[in-house]
Amino acid sequence: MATAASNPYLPSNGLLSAGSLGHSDNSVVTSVSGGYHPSSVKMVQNDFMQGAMAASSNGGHMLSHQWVSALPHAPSEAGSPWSSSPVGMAGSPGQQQQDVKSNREELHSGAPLHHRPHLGPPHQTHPWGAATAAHLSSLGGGGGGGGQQPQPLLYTQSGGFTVNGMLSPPGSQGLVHLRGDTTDLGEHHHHHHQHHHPHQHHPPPPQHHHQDPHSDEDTPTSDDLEQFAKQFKQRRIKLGFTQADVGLALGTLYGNVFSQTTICRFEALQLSFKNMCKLKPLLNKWLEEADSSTGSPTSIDKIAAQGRKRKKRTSIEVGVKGALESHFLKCPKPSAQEITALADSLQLEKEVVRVWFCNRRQKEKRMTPPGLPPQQQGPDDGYPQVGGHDTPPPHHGMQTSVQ
DNA sequence: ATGCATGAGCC
DNA sequence: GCTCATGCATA
Repeated sequence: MATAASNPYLPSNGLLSAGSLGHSDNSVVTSVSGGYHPSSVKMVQNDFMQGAMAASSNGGHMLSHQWVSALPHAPSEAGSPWSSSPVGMAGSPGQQQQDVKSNREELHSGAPLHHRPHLGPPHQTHPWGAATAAHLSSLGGGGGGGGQQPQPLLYTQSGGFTVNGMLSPPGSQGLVHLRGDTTDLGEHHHHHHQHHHPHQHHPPPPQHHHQDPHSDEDTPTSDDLEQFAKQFKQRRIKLGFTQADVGLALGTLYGNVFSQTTICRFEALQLSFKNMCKLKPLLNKWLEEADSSTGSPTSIDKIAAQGRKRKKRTSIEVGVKGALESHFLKCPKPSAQEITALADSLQLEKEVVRVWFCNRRQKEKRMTPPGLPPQQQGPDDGYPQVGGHDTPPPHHGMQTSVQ
């Protein structure tokens, strides 16, 4: 925690703890953040570590929330960006009020309860509803201000990749490919539509008409994504790869490297719908390769490029977090001035507070709201119940899972 | 697995 | 400044 650490960072800008605020401590263990140091060799993340811990996999508890992909142009963001109708755009948002709900997510992480029901997917009306059509290419920004970045997705589509860019599974690269296994949920098979909307009325999804799970060409439904993610994780584990391995392999195969974090979030459906759609084809491709290559030795390259250095992670105390939380409920988007005031009162750097809010909003938009019971909000919910909100019990249910 | 952070693109 | 995609660092 309070690792002031050796300051590897250069004092390029002293905007952090330069002394402007003089927060000397107390609540925050801020690190010396100052600048960045030009070059530092970093090592890869500990891959081994993830093998040890694991956690709860969500069995499928998504509730309605907002994730619809974005409208290419949504000028208004502050109020209700998604309210506007999607002009001609396929991915029309259903309902998303971008902010606040009373749902809290700080403590989810474990969802000890529901794990996958049976075999079938836990259909719980997903938020993304069937956003069957969302052009990934034009995903502009969701929130209005946000833009997306044109990412060069250059994945070849042919399945016949002879080049193996995959890593060898630790220990055994002999492969355990289980093609045709009982668990083979490859990409052809899930025709179950027992759609039952529990208790929610969610927006009429602008669907396509044929949604073929097999093809990654069209936009998958949230259901597809959920299924795919689950299946992906299973296979990945059986094949003996870690999330980090996959991320690296993707880089080798397609040129886009991803971190363990991203793979993890994909599996846990913690990315935006749009983002999930973007990654699915890549991961799908990897899966095909992985299970077809029987033991491909191959080299692994890891490009750990990184010249930029990060500021050390600031840890915010629980008490302070609670305060931020409260403010968030009241006002998810505080003005700069409010942020400054808040920062001052909490003795945090303004930037830290600003970022906290940004991250918080982002979390709110994730697909999988932290394990909460399927509950949804009606059109009514507009805002946070000021005054008596809750305080979620920090229980961390962790079930050891394999990983 | 997740919290805080960086950065690109857009207002 | 915000959103959104991503990831280092960490619990």
